[in-house]
Amino acid sequence: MPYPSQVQRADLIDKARELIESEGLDRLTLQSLAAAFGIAAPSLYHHFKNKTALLAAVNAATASALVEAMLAAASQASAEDQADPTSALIHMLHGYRMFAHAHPVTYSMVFANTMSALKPDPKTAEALVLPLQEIMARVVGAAKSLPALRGGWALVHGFVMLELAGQFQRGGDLDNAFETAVRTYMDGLRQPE
Amino acid sequence: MPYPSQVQRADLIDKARELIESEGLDRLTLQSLAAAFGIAAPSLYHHFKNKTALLAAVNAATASALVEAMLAAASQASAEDQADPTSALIHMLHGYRMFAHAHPVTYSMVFANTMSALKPDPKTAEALVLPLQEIMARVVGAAKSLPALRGGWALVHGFVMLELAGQFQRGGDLDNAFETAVRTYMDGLRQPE
DNA sequence: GTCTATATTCAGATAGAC
DNA sequence: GTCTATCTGAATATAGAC
Repeated sequence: MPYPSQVQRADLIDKARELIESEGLDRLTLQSLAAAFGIAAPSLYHHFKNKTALLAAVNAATASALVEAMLAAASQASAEDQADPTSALIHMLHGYRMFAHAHPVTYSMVFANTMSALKPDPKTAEALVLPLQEIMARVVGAAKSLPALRGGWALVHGFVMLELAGQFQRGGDLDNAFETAVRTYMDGLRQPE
Repeated sequence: MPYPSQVQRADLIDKARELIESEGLDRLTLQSLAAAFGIAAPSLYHHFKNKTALLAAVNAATASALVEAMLAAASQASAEDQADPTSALIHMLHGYRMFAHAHPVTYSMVFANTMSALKPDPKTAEALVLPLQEIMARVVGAAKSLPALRGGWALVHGFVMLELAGQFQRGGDLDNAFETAVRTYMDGLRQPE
């Protein structure tokens, strides 16, 4: 055993996510990531084909973590709230927003359309929406659940992105604004056409 | 007149926007921009302090163009639609979405939180939201217009970003989904609390 | 305002030894 | 799986002539 390090691929991905959040995406270099483990940059090529593959893995991990955060938020709701689909959905959406707040840079990366080829594969993307759609189906029925989901997802994603981009300049209670916006949309869903 | 070119700053910004859309942000170099005008890269430093200043100018121009597109869409609505605040707002939001479709990369740049220091200054950002808020005030009243606007803006921005990122994988009529989502939110706004 | 020439810096990636 | 050494390539930016 000439070299002690023996870094694990999963550890590299986790550390990369940390560094991207704390230092910024542009400051994550193979050198900086390797240095965090006390190894040399070229060693990383035994774990990832190239830097793009590393970043794609980071995005996939972020997407998975987001799903977990949503499910955890839903499961932590009270029994009554879990029984009521609207309340259950709102809990999940709050979990979604909290995750984005906790991981703003990597969250944005997943949905950035400036960098292609970094997109999570279709299966991962599907897994991301699945929990939301299941609950949405309980709210508006399976038939309308796809468009209803898209609107709700758009609302939450857009709110979070505008927040993170600092576009809500006039202050005010953003937690409350989020709550209001989501409930407004849900109210609209309950309307007969 | 030893050198014929004499490039205008505004032309550089416009061309930069074109190149970013067609080639991608990462492929816009000072070299490539200068080449498009048949001049040498260092000449650009007489027009912009550095590359960051150039990109900031690009973002400001994009934001202005977005406002113009919204206002144009609103003014092209029928007289009846202009008189009805809800219809007028929907026309404006359609104009917003069409602009994002036409300029996906530069639109995303304006709201990207990965690159700080490129953000349009507060005044530009304010001008962006102003037309929307004026109409929103006519829909829900001035008192509620700020949170109502934020939710509506979030919905539209989020929808467009998810579209552009290819996250609406299951196809379906996205134009219709957008229309439905916006109207659902507006229906929710009309609900008494 | 444009040019040429050059400095600087640095990142991703490969080769081959251990 | 890790190392050292090196290649390759590129991009921002500066200096000074015209």
